[in-house]
Amino acid sequence: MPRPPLHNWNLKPEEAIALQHELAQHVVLEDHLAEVHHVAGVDMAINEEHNAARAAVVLMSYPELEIVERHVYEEPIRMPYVPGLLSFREAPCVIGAFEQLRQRPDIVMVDGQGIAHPRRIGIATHLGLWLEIPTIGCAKSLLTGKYDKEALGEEAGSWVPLIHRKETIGAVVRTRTKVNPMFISPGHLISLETSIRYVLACGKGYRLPEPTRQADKLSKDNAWTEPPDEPQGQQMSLWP
DNA sequence: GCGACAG
DNA sequence: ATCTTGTCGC
Repeated sequence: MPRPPLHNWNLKPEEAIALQHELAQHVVLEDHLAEVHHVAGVDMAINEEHNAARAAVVLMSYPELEIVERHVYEEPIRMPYVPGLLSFREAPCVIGAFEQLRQRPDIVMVDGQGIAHPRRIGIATHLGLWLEIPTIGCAKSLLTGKYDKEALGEEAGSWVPLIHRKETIGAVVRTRTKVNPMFISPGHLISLETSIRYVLACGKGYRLPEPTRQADKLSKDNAWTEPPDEPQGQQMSLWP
């Protein structure tokens, strides 16, 4: 389902930051959820050699967590990675993958921060605003904020709040016992409590929630389409 | 001014 | 993100 373009993506760092300040005004942190029957996960892989970016989206049924749809979308890399401006590098490609979905997800889990961002608009939040779908930021490492590392239990399910400027911007969640925690924050149209709840409910015993884990796998598994410099001969099958 | 810094 | 083998622990 194509969305009406909110803005231009090709911006200079200074312009991008100004846009983030503007967009952050419209973020909604209350739950605006329909009955959750489908959860999508998105992720991206980069191949510098081919100057190519590939986004993957995997739609799963909930709560069964069975794969319903998987899609990938490739395009040239458009920006270098700049901390705080990740969405301007990855979001357009992710949206390309997203537009191939036939079913509209009820929640989208994104690899990266939601509001746990210096300007409260990480890639998960930005995507939520663009798609107008509830999003959750699921990052593997910290961008902004502090937390009580001692207070975080080592058992799966335990968590502590992530604080930045006296404000709770997310949670540090142990998604798997004795494994490094995930940094969870609401993206848009969802609360922190609900975000944590769904991340844990989508756990399959791995560090990453299943939708994001599947998207991560899909973005990397396929071989990068190598430009054939030699005529491709016919491959004989090894077995009759 | 000096670090920190999603993917 | 990507590079990159073996290795420690449940």
